[in-house]
Amino acid sequence: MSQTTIQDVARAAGVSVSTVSRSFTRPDLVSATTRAKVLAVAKKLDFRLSRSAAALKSGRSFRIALLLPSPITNWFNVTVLSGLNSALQPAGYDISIFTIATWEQRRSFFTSMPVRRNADAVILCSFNAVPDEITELRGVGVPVVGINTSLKAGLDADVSLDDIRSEELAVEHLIGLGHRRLAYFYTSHDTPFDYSADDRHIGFDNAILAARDKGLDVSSSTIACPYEEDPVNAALAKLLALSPQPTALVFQTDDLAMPVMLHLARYNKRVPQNYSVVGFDDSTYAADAGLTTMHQDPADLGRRAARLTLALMEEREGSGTGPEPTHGRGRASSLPEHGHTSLQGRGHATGAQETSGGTDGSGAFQSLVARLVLRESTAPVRAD
Amino acid sequence: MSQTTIQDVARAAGVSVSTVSRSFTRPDLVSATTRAKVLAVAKKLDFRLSRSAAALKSGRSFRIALLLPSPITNWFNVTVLSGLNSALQPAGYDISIFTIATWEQRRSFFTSMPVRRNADAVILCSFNAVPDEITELRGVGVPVVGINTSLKAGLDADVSLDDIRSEELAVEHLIGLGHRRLAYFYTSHDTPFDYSADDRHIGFDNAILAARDKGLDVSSSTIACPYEEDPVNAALAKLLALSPQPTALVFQTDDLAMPVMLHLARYNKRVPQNYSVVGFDDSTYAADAGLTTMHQDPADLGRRAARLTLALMEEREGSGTGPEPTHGRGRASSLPEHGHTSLQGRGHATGAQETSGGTDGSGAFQSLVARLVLRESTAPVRAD
DNA sequence: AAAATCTTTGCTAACGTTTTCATAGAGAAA
DNA sequence: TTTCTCTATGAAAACGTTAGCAAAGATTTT
Repeated sequence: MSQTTIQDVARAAGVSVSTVSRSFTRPDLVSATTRAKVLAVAKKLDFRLSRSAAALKSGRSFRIALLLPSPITNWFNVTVLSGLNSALQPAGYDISIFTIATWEQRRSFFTSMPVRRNADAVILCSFNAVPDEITELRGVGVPVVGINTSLKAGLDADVSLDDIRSEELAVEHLIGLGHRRLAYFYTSHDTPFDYSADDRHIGFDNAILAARDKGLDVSSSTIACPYEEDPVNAALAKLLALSPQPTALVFQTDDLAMPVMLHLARYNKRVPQNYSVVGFDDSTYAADAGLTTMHQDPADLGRRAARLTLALMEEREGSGTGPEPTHGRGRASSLPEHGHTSLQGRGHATGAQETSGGTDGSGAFQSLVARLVLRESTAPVRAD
Repeated sequence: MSQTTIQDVARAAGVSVSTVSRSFTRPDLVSATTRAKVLAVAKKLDFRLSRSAAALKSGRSFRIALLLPSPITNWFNVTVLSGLNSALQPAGYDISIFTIATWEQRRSFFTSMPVRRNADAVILCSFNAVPDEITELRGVGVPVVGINTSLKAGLDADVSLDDIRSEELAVEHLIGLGHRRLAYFYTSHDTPFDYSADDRHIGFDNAILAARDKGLDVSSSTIACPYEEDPVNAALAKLLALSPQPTALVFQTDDLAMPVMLHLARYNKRVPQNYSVVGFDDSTYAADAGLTTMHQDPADLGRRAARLTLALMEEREGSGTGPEPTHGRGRASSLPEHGHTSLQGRGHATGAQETSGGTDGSGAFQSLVARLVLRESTAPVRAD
């Protein structure tokens, strides 16, 4: 009934519990022969460290809280989660997912603060936290890391897409194709929790203004599509009501662009003959739908954020212990359950070039730019 | 630096630590006045129970392992996860996600068995475990619950979609529309980890045979689309090579059906004029794409599985303690962190009717049937 | 009024690790 | 050889809860 404990292993291997413990968590402190013996015995007894006990004694919880402003089922959210989990799970950490999509949930979360004492780090994903909330989160005494946050003040690290610059690139592409009447579609929310809408909008406007500065006669419309009440039909209705009609449509997300494109056929509008369309994200079906879009790699964001988080936790762990003011990497002391950890992996920026960053490549504040992917949904404006 | 402990609260409230502990986890054992006092003090001190300590002493880990045969980013997987988390997180449980997509990962998982001693339950989602592996999992001594499993022997509970019956309904619809030449498309994998392909295929064949038994002259083809090497193009190529051409296409998943539909236009094939198309899942863009499909609700599967899991854990907890052979629900003793638990909620089977089940509605083995959703991609066969 | 039962509380011993401190050898420096 | 520095190990004290047992009142039954 009761599971094998470290005691059993110690007894069977003829060593002390300390040695068994060290064989797993601090291999460098145990002689190779002893360790081999311990590991062999442990394997035979089918022993595994109890995360709970380790957590209690070491003061860590081996849980990392992930705060989301929107359902986990969103393409972006789940892809980030996937990246996070691929790096965090092998390092022995679980992810506690908190979806905070309503004011009620938000109030409940920040008053009850279930994270306090039960998470070793907090990761904000696209979460538009206000300064007070960040202060509150800092109060739990663990690293706070952001992914795609607008407000970075108070965070210990952050990796974000440069939405402004990325959306500028999208618009520049369309203007380069000769388009002069553009429309920007974005999903508006009752709750201002979700981040990214604002910056992409800014990027859109920036690019329009820049074109005008160059003397081009560019006009633009901005179309809000309320998330809570059929954004797709709102987009279609508002689009068709525009006069004169735009020739190029810029969407805040593929998730909005694709259904609109799919419905356009019913109104006898074709892409790219009637409209050139640019999305954002390069999400699941974008390639199949032939949608020109800005490619980003949320799994990479997740992996990067995970690495930063692991490094921060180590650092904090190391500094708290001894009176050593060394600023280098602390000693690794995570549970090497299965899989490898390798925090300082080569920063492979798949599909998005790094634009800025901290001092070095593994800076605590990283910014990436999306990459334009050309497909069939954009074409030069028709001569008429 | 150090957080408030149960001791501090006990001291400040003038009661024993036991009473504080009970105020949180066994409220029924504490007088209302005492509990109110304790809770007030706890709130003032900003105290929260340490999951780690509770876990160690109580022998639970407050973690539930989720085994997936495919990336969490899959529509089905993430929607199940969403349902699971919505029920499990408020009950104080975190979900440890294990993605097991290769033989290597599978071997690694089942040999190192990181779940042992570190999870209070194991949930298999679409995971095609073999009997030996189920035995292995049972060996960790916690409930093993399945979602969409083919092999239910050895599981403590399971909630699955009746893929056979559901796919039969899809085919019956097409035959009812007059179609007589049908093709079934499915995604084939190098690894046989993922479940559902087989049963849907059986359902397809069943319906074809049933139609023939009724004297209808129905013919069918079966088309494998290798996941690892561009399944969409494989589907298109093999479809166009068929002669005579089928009039109705049945896809194992929307994820396969939709890209194929999107590409069909390039070959001057229209839906439903040239082909009637039926998908399966009713996933994200199906409605926008006008795809007739079998609607299922994986979030509901997740919630159901979560409820069953919670009930099983309670039961096991209850029976282990005293020598009481009572088989009824044990007493609830989860951490009431934030949110409500209400395990025996009304079984709202959104979008899928329950067909069978255990003895009662909350039976440990539940089977649901998907619901046909009619959209523009199917039409009566053309008279020719 | 005594006895029996129920309710509420406190005391205390774990739960299974990690980590500090101490110690015994093994080499290295003297 | 003696002393010093490392390295490898063990002993033992926590970490912050939970839960079994006991006891003191409160309430009910006899």
